Amino acid sequence: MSLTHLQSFVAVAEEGHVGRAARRLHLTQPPLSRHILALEDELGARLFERTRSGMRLLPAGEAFLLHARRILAEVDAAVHTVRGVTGTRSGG
Amino acid sequence: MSLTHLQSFVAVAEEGHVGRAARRLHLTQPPLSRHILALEDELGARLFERTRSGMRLLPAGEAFLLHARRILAEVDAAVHTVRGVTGTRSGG
DNA sequence: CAGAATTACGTTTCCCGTAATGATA
DNA sequence: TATCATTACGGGAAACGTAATTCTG
Repeated sequence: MSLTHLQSFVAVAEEGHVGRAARRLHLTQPPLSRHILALEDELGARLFERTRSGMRLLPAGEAFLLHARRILAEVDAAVHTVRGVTGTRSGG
Repeated sequence: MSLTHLQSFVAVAEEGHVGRAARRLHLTQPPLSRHILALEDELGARLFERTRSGMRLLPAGEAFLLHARRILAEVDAAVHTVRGVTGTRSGG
């Protein structure tokens, strides 16, 4: 499991489409597809249903999505907290 | 930033010692030291004070530690949630 | 054919561990 | 000298992208 995989998962969940999510992440389809497969393999559960038109979240995927978003938000918060403590600015 | 880096950070923070943390993580000192340096570089802030006897958390590091633990706990919760939804068990 | 995801394959990049180095008392 | 952390360096694994494949209608 990696943060990159989580970002990929969220993007695919929101786009419902590997190709579209890949463009959004500035990636090609194959690695993105592999991220999802690796995640499913690691979790031991299918997260998406593969339909003719794309990817649709399964119940396990919907549950996981909530956590994934929370983790990524926490990461963001962690960065901002450190910047706040040290007074570091983006541009300075 | 990676979950591995966060695990490394927490271990060093708790042990106050790169060598000891490395043993705990079944790793050697150099990669672990690099994890911390990469984290500090990415955050743009020093997280530890290097003392003669080891590593001591700075204020920014203490603030970051709270987030790091939370992120790792969330990851764990995410895994358990998926297992709960799908009924997957650890041993089978 | 058309459109979607996945697998195959080659290259590059990343990361670990051993060894060497720097710093402190 | 002794004990830390860090840097240098070489080899193996991981991950990307292009191209080929599979699946459905």
